Amino acid sequence: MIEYASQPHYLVAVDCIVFGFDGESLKLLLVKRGLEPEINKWSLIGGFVGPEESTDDAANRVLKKNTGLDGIYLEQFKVYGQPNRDPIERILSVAYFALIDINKYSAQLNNDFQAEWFPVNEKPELIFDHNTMVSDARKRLRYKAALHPILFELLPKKFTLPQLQTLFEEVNDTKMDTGNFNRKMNSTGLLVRLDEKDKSSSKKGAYYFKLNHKKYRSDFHLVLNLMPNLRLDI
Amino acid sequence: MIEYASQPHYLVAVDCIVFGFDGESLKLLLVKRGLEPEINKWSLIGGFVGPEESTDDAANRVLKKNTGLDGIYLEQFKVYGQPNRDPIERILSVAYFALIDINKYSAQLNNDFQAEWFPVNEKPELIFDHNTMVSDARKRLRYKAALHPILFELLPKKFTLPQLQTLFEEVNDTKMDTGNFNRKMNSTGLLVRLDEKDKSSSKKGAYYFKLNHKKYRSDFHLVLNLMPNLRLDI
DNA sequence: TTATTATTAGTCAATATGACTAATAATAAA
DNA sequence: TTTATTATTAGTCATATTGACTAATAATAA
Repeated sequence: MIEYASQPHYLVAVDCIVFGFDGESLKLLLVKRGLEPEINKWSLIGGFVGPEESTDDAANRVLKKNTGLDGIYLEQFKVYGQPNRDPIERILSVAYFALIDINKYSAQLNNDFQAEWFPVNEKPELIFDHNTMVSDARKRLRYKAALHPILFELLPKKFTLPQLQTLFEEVNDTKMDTGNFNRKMNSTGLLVRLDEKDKSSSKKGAYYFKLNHKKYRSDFHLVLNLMPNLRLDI
Repeated sequence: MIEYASQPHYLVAVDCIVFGFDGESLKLLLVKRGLEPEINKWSLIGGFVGPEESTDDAANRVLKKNTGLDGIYLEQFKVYGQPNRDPIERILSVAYFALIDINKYSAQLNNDFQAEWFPVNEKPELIFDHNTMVSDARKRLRYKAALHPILFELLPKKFTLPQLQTLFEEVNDTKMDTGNFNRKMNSTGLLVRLDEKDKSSSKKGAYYFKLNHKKYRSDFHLVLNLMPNLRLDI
């Protein structure tokens, strides 16, 4: 008869792949690791799961500590359970990806935790299997964004269509036709055009839009097939 | 300074939601639990993760033991990490969904492990949070099947279009137009029609098809938007 | 021979798509 | 003041896809 007591116990951690978008490129929030082994090397934001908290709780706690933000969009996407992924002792890591409006992020915390934003395509080497985690998280983000309008979580309240298109292109690593993109976005009914224009990047200026929150909540699944030539590996 | 030694350690298990299809309804393979607490109650196929194996290894081992099958389609989809989900001691469970050709399943093992197939809509109450796991797995299967042709894993080598349609309808809990379904399926290039017919369920008989395996592997992502009115909650 | 019926194929109006061109609005240059 | 410039926005159009529907088919049973 199998009994609990005789079974092995393991350390369990959470690791968060934090995405941000500054209007130009998709970014990743990384920290200098604060414990041995591999201390002071670049790593994902993470920590051990405490005895009284769920893994979701742990991810939120760790994010709050490192970004100062509550209510971040967070989604568990994979457990990394190779026996030898940590050189010291077996640790299972539950990986989450997080989407945050980069403008809300308070840079003061930067110093405290030595956190830093990197363009996803120019990230440094990370410890352990964190590079794989980032790669998997990017695929998952693409996958999810193909079916759900989650990318708005990365944008400020007011955003322009060109900004939105750039974000889609960054996430999907592709280029799309502007006219067709605008037509499709407008047809979703998710956007509300404001009277104000953003003239920082053109003479004509681009209208600001905001999310139609009612539609966003009720039709969370409506953005299917927004991407042409969808390529999903997960 | 945080050190590994001072951190709490937990039991880690895997649980498998095993789907099958008998031509009529989507089914679930359940077992009578063999250890306390809740011994002899219906439960998902599962087990503890051993010290030398990954969670994927553990899931495959547990499936092999309970079904006799190797090489089952298996996909990790969520970790259940609530501190109190097991009444005796904290156990984190890594949940997998599995798709098997129900005809390959050897019923002999049925007795050894008291395993039994249930239509998903008529399953008994399960222990702990296993009911939630099944519900989540069904959503995830629907989600995945919307983008990838994985449902073929549930069918025998030779199958008919009406069978395939019934499977799609079962998984998505909907009805679809037969003509349009056939047109769309044929247009994927994934199917090869055989000369043989299945006459068991009609006078005219329905042509058998087989998978175009080359196409299946190379275009694993091409079945996007096969479902009308897609509703995905994950 | 005829009626039956699941299966398969075909029709068609409406909509969506991808590639493309034209118009617009404001600025900067002449 | 006029003109050139350019990102943004809107419009065109041939083609493909969709959903709802009807018709033809093949074998059996009456």
